Amino acid sequence: MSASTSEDLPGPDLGWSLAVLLRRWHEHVEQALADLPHGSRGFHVLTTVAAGEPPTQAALAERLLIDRSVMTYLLDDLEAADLVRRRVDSKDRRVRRVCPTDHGLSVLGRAEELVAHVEERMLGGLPPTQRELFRSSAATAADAIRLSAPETDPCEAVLRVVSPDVETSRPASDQA
Amino acid sequence: MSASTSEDLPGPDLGWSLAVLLRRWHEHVEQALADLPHGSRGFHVLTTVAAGEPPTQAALAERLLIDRSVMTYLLDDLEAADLVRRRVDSKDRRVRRVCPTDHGLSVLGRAEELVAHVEERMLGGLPPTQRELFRSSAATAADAIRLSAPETDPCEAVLRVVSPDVETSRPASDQA
DNA sequence: GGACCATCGTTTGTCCCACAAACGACTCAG
DNA sequence: CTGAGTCGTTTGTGGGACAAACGATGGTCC
Repeated sequence: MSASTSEDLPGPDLGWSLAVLLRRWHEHVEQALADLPHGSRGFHVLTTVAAGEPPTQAALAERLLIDRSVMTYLLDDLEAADLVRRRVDSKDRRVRRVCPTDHGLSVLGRAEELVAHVEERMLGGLPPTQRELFRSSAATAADAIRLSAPETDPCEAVLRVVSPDVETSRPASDQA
Repeated sequence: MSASTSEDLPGPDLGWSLAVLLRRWHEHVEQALADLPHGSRGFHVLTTVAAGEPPTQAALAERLLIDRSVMTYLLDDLEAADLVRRRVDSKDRRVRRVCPTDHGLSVLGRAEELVAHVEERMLGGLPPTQRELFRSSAATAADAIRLSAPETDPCEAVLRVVSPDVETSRPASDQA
């Protein structure tokens, strides 16, 4: 239990490392894709839209972990830039299917190159062998999480920060 | 593919993978550390403060990539919870050095366990061998980036999204 | 010693963005 | 036709980050 069952857990720095990496990724990509309506966001949307069947906005939002209301103005801008188009589904007129325009596809192509370069640069600290492995590992882990944990109850344990009344010359008066 | 420069660049999914991973990390950690004043933020601060010499707020902020003004109320709350203390540096009275309290250290200890567990769970999709490698790779890459790129000019290339006036039956009237 | 400029931490103000809720359009079951 | 449910949009609100201004302190130059 608490005493950590013999497992010599590695330092919990993963989150921090990921945060740093992702932050840099953002900075660079956001800059490279400054012309794209919503930067990295728009890029992800475009990528998803371009792959496979034209998804509905709801599906898109769910897959990209974005709120539907956000997706609305996101697509508004992408559409204004002629990168995607909303088409009413003939089967279900409530639904809008989002498909890329030719322009969108060509832009996406260039964007992908740029992003790939940025990413490759980001992994500069790693020997080339590890880079690909890292990439694939990240993808694998992310996929596993996406599937396994739409709402995997993480209620494993919760930290208790005992109380503010410590030896700080605070007898036990406590709250009002 | 569009391919371009001979290099068979891997798909630019790294950013997305990292985003997914980091998001889950946040969700779970934020929940596990709900009692901690600023959740994962507070955790990182605590971790940094507990390691090595008591840093100044400025140093802390820089290391954690946080704005100084943010650091202020962040520490306010951590201090209110008796997890850290601000001590005026005797050499330079402008400076406040942040050091952990005993309570802070014990809380940090438990928090580290919880976080480590969350992280280990997050990597559930990876074979155990890859997990550690992934961790260390992430750490290495992140470190490299932190050092190399405080402001590494990323002005490598920028995407040009040509123009909104396309074949969309928009002759050239354009705005207003 | 005094004037000047830089730094540290705090405060204030502002802006942006995600999320919640209400709404109209539409579908489907009865 | 009525009622419940879904999809996409709009609107309102709140949180959080960043910018700038401020007091406090320190260092420098004369």
